[in-house]
Order: sequence, then C-alpha cells, then structure tokens
Amino acid sequence: MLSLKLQKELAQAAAKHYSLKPHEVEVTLARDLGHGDFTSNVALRVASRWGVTPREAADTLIEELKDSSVLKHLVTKIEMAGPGFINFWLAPEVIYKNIKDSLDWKDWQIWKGEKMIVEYSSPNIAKPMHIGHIRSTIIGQALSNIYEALGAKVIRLNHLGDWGTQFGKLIAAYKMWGNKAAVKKQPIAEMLKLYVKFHEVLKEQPDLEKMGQEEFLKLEQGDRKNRSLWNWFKTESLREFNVLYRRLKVKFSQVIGESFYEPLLEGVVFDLLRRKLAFKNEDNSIVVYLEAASLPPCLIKKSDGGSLYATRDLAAIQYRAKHFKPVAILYVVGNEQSLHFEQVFSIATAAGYSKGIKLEHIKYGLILGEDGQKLATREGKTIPLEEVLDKANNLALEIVNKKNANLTAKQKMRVAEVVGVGAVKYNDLSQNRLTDITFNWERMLSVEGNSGPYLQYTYARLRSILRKSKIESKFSRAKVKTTAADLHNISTEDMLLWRMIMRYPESLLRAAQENGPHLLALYLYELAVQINSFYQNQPVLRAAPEVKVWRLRLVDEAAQILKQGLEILGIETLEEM
RNA sequence: GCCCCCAUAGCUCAAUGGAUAGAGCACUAGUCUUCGGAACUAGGAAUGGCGGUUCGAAUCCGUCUGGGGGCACCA
Repeated sequence: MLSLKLQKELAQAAAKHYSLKPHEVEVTLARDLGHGDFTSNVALRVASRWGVTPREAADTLIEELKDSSVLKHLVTKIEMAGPGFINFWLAPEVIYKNIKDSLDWKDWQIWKGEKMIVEYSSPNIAKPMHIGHIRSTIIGQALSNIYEALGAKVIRLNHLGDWGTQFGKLIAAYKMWGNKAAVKKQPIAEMLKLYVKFHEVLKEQPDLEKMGQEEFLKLEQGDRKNRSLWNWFKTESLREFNVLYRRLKVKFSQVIGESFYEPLLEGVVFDLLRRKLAFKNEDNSIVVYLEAASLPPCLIKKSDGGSLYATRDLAAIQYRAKHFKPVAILYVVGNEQSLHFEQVFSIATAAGYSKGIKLEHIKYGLILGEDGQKLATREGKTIPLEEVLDKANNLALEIVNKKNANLTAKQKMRVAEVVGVGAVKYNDLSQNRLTDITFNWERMLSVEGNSGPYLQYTYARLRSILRKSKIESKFSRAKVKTTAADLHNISTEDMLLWRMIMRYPESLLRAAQENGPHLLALYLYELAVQINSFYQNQPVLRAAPEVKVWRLRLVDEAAQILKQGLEILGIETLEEM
C-alpha cells in the first residue's frame, strides 16, 4: 500500500527514536481513512517490547514523533486513532512521490533471477479433461505468471500422467473389446468407455485386476505391441488436450510425462537401498519406512517389479534438480494427494535429492458434484471441461447480442469466447484455493457482480473514456502527465482511488507469498468496484482542466492495472465488448 | 482406528493476530436529457459448540460436533 521506500523511511525514523532495529518496527497501511493519510501500527510492536498497553505506547510514541526531525518533512499531522493505532497525515509532495514509487516495478521484483519450477495441469492420458483439471491448470498458470511478474524465471511443467497400471488396464481392455476405427474417430471418449467398462467388468471378475497389472509390466519391460498401443493412445490424447489448452490460453515450457523418468527408476530404487532408506520385503516389493516423519510406509517397487507413482516422482525430483537447478518446485495438485507428497518430500529430503530446493505442495480443494460428492472418472461421473467452456461461450454470445448489437458477427464470437472463458477462470481463481468447491452452473457462468466479465467490462469502459479523451494515438497506451502541484486540486474520492491503485504491487506480492491467486483477483475486483463507483459520480471528460488531468491519469493507471492483473490471472481483456 | 483439508448472512464466497467481519447471488427500494445499465446508490441478515493463549481471536492452541479426502503393490 505504501511504496517500499516510504515504508522503509518511516520505519527507520520510528526505530531511531526507540533504539530499535528497523526490522523491529512494522509500518503498514491498515485502513482507508480519507484524504492523504495513512495509519500505522508502529505502536504495537513497541508495546510488546515495553510491556505496556498499545494505547499507552501510542500516546508516548506520538509525543516523541512530533519532534522528530526525520518525520517532519514527511508528515503534516500525527494522531491517535483506535486502540494503539497511529494515523499519519502525509504532505502532498510525499504522496506524489509515493505514487510514483509504488508504480515503479523494479522495487517489487523480489524474485529477480530466481529459477523455479511450477508443475501444473498434469492430466492423465486417455481420460477426458474434466472440471476437476481446471483448478490445477488455471491456478498453476496464474501462479507462474505471478512469480514471473515478480522477476522469477519460471519453468512451467506439465507432468503428464502417461504411465502406470491404469495403462495396463486400458491396454487389456482394448485387446478384449477395442475397435481401432472407433478410437480414431473419438479417441478420448472411446478410451474412457473402455476404461469404464473394464472397471464394471472388474466387479464381477476380480482377476481382471491382475491382467491389467501384467499388461503394465509388459509395457514397462518394453513389449512391442503394448508400447505401440500406448504411444498411439498418448498421441491421440495430446491432440485433444492441446485444443483445450489453446482455448484456455495455457502454455507450458515443457510437457514431460511420467514415462520420461522410467529409465531413471532403477537408479532411484538402487540408491535408496544403498542408503539403507529402502528395504526389500519377502515378496520382492521394496518399501521406505517413514516412522521418523510420522508417516505411513511408502512403497516404491511392486512385488512384480513394476514401478509406482512415488518412485516416478522421486526420479523427477532428481532429474529436475540436476537439469534445471531451481530454488523451488511448486506442485499444483489436489488436496487428496497430500499424503503422497509428504512421503515423497520426506524421502527426497532424507536422500538429499532436493538439497537447496524448496519443495511445496500447492494443494487445492476438490470440486464436488452438485450432490456434494466427489466426481469420479471411473464411474463415468464427470463434467467435461469442453462442455463447461461451450456453455459459458453460448451464454456470453446471448448476452453480447443483446448488449452490443453494433459489433460484427466475428467480433461477437470473439467477445463471447473471451468473456466465457474469463467467467469460468475467474470463478475458480477468485476463491481461496483450499476450500472445496461445490459445482454450480449458475455461479460458474455468472457475468454479474464479482465475476470475470465484470472486470472485463470495467476495463472496456475505462478504455472507452480514454479513447474519447483523444490523448492517445491509436497504437500507443495513454500517457497522462501530472505533477506534484496538481495534487492540491484532487478530491477525496480521487485520493481514495490513488490509494487503491498504489496497492497493486503489494497484492501481487501477497499472492506470491501465500501462493493464492485469489488475493490478486480480490484486489482487482476491489479496484474495479471503486473505479466504477468513481466515474459514476465524478465526471472525467467534462471536469475542469486541472482536475481532468488527474482523473484521466487515474483512469489510465486503473485500466493498465486491470489489463495487466487480468493477464496475470490468465484472463484476456477486450477494448470493446 | 490413524492422518490431512474444510466449517462465516437464505445460497456461493472474502478478510496480514488489530479499528465498525466485507462482497456477490437472491430479496426490497431507488438512480437513465449517462464519458457504454454486464453499471451505480440504499436496506435487512453471519464467525458450528465449549475451553485456552493475548491488551486484542473468524484467524493461534486444545476439545467436541458436522462435511469432504486419504491411509503400501491406482495416480
């Protein structure tokens, strides 16, 4: 909310008075109180040191700060506010400088040059992408963008689920009931049918389970027929996935399937045995005991010699550490895999695979069906992502037809797609990632209130004002020039909006700290609400010249932040809609 | 049985240990000679129960209740 520079300056001034180190004093803006002021909870930190109440500490602090030579040029008034809160009124010159500093990106690029890996989306081959995949895909994309905006070098990995017993099952099912032409025609739909059928028949014929395991083992051992089937399934699946990724505007630096790590698996198992972390059971399966970490044991090799999920993730950590040398790996994967990651991280740490790398499971709540129950692929009970996007698109098209008849048919199609996808993405990104989401069509497709389209609409309106102001050429962004002297002419409403604009970098920072894109979404929404309310009552183009210059700059800055912020969330903006 | 996540308004969700717990939907009443009404203004309504830590708790700790997920040869 305050520029880093000003925060630092004030903290230093306060610290000097109390012989504290600057980091022991906290200076933050707590509430919007009016024209050009900000509040601080400096007193609170001091209070806990002195053993007095915050109110007493604040009183003393105010007396002393009044005479501070360092603060004199910054602050025009200091006052006691709530229980232990001190309000500072800043001089206009300071506010102006603060605005400029806040909007200076370089200050906020705290991840500059750091390399990190974000693993997201990671769908399973041969299964349709459904509503459950959208969370990992969209949250991962947004987080990657956030870190990148803060200066990090982000490697975006799609860790495809293209290995494991499930493919044994699929191969078995295909060999029994498969039809080449049908798969060619509708690859994923047909593969899903086979998979579902396999599980249905499995209920009556339990020996099918073994059959699936055998087919996977053959695949893993390089059986020609199984390999070529698997390759074919994979190619067909990826083709369908890419259509959806293109629609969602999701990109990856690398698409590396689990199968990629297969040649490394033996090495990992051998290494863990050598380090006496893993042990061989009588049935030849190999397990890592994790009592020390209070976790259940983790199996890394099956009794038939086949590999497991955990084995592959361990190999992946080893590989990534060696080839990318990241400072962190973020796994954007659902809540239900918590145990798996706790086990894998624990083993990786013990074996030293992740030395110098922060491993973090960015978990998120499930999307539950409208009945509040889990949506399971095996039972064929899912909502395909394509269906969600199509529905959203149709609804948006209906609305644009009503609202903006002037657009050409082509423009309307474009608007419908951008708005539809935006609505779906925002619905997910605006919520805390940890809570389970109960699926709801109405909310998912909402275009009113706290929704993606509301933000897109706000941006389009701001751009419309700027176009009409004629301060910009067709291709360049608006650049409204202001000076500190102009600040004396602005109203309280204007000032409040400035304060909101100044908070943008901080919202990004917090979103990164908490790995919560919803914090950025929330900020953008608050900004949009405030500017909507603002131009409803404060004329921009018809204002007096000295006021107009500030209002145009406000509109310009807000528009730029909305565009940039939405882009970071992976949501496109439109000049007209 | 053990472990993890969650519980806030009728519904869906917010909230750095701080000031009067915010929104949207729905409902009610308003704002159009408008820089685009996908908007704006106003209204009622909430921290699951009981303890604890703290000057201060929706937030941290304990416990109970309720919902979801998981617990070695699926991923």
